[in-house]
Amino acid sequence: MNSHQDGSVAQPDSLVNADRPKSLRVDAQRNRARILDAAHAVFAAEGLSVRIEEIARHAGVGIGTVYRNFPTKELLFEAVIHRYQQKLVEEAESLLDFDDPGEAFFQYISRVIEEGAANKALTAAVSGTEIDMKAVATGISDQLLDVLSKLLECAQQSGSVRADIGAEQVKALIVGTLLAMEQSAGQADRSVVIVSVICDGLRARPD
Amino acid sequence: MNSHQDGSVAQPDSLVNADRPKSLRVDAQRNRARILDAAHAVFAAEGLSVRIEEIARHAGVGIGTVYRNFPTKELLFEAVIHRYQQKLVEEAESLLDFDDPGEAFFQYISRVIEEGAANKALTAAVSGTEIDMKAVATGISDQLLDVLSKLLECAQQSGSVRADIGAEQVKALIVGTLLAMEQSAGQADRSVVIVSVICDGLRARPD
Amino acid sequence: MNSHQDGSVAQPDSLVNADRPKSLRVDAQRNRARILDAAHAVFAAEGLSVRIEEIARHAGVGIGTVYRNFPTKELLFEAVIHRYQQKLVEEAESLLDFDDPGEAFFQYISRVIEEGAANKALTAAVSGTEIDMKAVATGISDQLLDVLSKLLECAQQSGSVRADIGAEQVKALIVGTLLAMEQSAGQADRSVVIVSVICDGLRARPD
Amino acid sequence: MNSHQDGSVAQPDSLVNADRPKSLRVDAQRNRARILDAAHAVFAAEGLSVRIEEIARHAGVGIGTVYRNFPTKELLFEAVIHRYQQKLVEEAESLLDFDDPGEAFFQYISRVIEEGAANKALTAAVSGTEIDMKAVATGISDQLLDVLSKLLECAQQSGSVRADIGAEQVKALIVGTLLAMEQSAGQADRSVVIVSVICDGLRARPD
DNA sequence: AATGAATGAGGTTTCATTCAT
DNA sequence: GATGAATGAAACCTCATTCAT
Repeated sequence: MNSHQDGSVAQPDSLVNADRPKSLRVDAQRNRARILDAAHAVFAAEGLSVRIEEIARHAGVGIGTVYRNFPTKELLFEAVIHRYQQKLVEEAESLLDFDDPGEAFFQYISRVIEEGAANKALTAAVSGTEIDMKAVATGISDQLLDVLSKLLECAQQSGSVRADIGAEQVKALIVGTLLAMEQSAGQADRSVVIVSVICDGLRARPD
Repeated sequence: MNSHQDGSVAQPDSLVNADRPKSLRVDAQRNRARILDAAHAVFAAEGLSVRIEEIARHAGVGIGTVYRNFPTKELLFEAVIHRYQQKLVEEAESLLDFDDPGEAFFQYISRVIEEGAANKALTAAVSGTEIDMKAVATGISDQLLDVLSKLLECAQQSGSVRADIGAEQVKALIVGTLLAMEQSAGQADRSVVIVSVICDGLRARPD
Repeated sequence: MNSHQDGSVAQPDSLVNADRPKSLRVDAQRNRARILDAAHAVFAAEGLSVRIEEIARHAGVGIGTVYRNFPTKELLFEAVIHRYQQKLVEEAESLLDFDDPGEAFFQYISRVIEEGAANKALTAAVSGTEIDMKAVATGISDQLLDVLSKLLECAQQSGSVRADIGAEQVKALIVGTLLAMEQSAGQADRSVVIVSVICDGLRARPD
Repeated sequence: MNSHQDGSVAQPDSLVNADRPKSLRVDAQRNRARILDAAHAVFAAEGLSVRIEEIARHAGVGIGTVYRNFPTKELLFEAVIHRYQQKLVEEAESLLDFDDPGEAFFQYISRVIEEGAANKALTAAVSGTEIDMKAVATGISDQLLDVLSKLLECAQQSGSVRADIGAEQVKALIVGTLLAMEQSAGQADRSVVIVSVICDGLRARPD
């Protein structure tokens, strides 16, 4: 449905507008997006323990503005995760129509990991690392689990992926790899080997 | 309930003393050991964010005593982790004498993962997660890398492990799995499959 | 639900205007009245600690409009209370013409208590409770004292009220009752007995 | 049972002590008492909205110490009320053995009010004025209500107090009067008349 | 040497008030 | 004139660390 979520999506204003009636809200949306971006960056760089004030400063707004948009640090974190996961889910959906289900599955894993390796930032959020906010992260990643399940099932039925593994474990492998990469900065280029290991390990054995 | 928890061992020192000549120092040593045990258990169970007071209570001593022995929370964590390092190294060394270097390598990976799966402290240390204490974490991380390198090289020379991977990447796989497991608590039993995937993926291909 | 709540009355102004010559000013006045009504209702129900935003919402206007009309929370409160003062004075004056000065006095006490029983704003104003806005409260408090004095003197001269009491003490009795009632919400109906006790106690003794 | 409550009660230490084993706790108790005293004074003077820091400063301790003793502002308030009510309850109990139940009842009212008039400070607390913390105050005053009920029932059975009133209303009258007196500083001397009014109003009518 | 009470900087969150649109 | 987003001072509370006993 191409719904308007959190991030800054195309404003249909410019299409229909003769006059400029609701210009205020544009600023607010820009601020909201800025805050999300800042939170994304700062959480990634410093961990979940950063002060909200730090995020506000990075976003160029006052503390109060952060709280107007996200009444709780936890909710801000949730929103950041949500935005990130959206990407992952969308990519998975685009692969569901693929001819070869095995190829779709392996491509998905590769893409997500390689993208995450470059992105680095939010993997911590996706995984729910760092105590306290685990509940949030857990709840949210259900969506990711759903699409993963579909891809996995198809791939397993087509005989390209070992049958003794579930979506939970595949997610663990992905998330784990993303997390691991976040630690070792600057080695993103070697992610190819890791992806290869994981994919090989997931492949169904001929015998 | 005053039992020795995780990995620590009883000091036989106290058995031999009939009279009380330097009992003070013995007491102090006992306290130090108790604090380490408690820290071990509590860090493992709750993560690095526990209050020092909690550890003191578990150890059955006052906060002050904890601070006399470990002037900083970070130093206490360091001491706890130090014991892991030794375990890791010892396990690796005992495996180096193994007949089958491939088997040794795979066993090591399995052990480290299974051990760390239920241990937040170890995961934090190995992965370097949870800011602040990075220095400490780096130490153990490097140790793991060292022993891993040795085991890996042997296994690769024996032809059981694919040649296109380095110790860094193997470590990333281990760390990733540990981090991933931390979030899905209670499902540690399924870690077997994940370990299996990783090991299969690491195995050298016949062709 | 856009009904006129507590004590405010509809402005018949707006009925006469067919054309829209100075409609702006009329709108502004309507807004001011609505804000006062809302403040009245909300202050009475929730006490002085409500957020300005809450009042604005009840009034159906933006926060900014509240502030344009009443530059300070305190001034808004003052304006709300001002209406009470007038009511108090008017009621007292209408009772001064009464035949029986004793009856007038007792009726006044009853009315003030019953009216204030369900009205936190009035109680706060009369009693001077809830710091900060003391200046305001002093104003209404003094007004009450004035009218009370007149009614009391007449009643004492007519021999229906004991001579050994002053307006200050009568006010204390009223305020006390109001404050006491504020805590036992929902039992306002029993205020009748309390009023009865106070009136009986104030009555002049036959001997 | 002369139990050890909150305030500073006689330390039995000085009776039995040969050596001085538990001297530390004495300091802590002194601090706790100091904090309660400070809270008492500051709450009374400035209302419930004072910062905890202010109370800490008055008590001559750090904020943390206040929070160690009373983990919440609400709990501190509760403790202050509790200490105050204890006095009221004890006095009521001492009057229960009186010969003349009517006299006992009226004396109680007089005493409590006159004492409160001099004390001034905590009446606000007893009554639960000032929004937020009402729940606390309400729950606590049950004890007071109990003893009051007993005194009242006896007095009503002996025919000295009007039958149409309940303990709740009597409490309201007492509390109300105390609250009212708190407002008008320096007029405590006139409390006699008010007490007289209330007692007269409560007396059973001859007809 | 051991204890745990005290400390206070630092973090989250609220809300009266301002100001750009 | 109206709007409501933005602001930031100030309040509450936590917890690593110190220090008197």
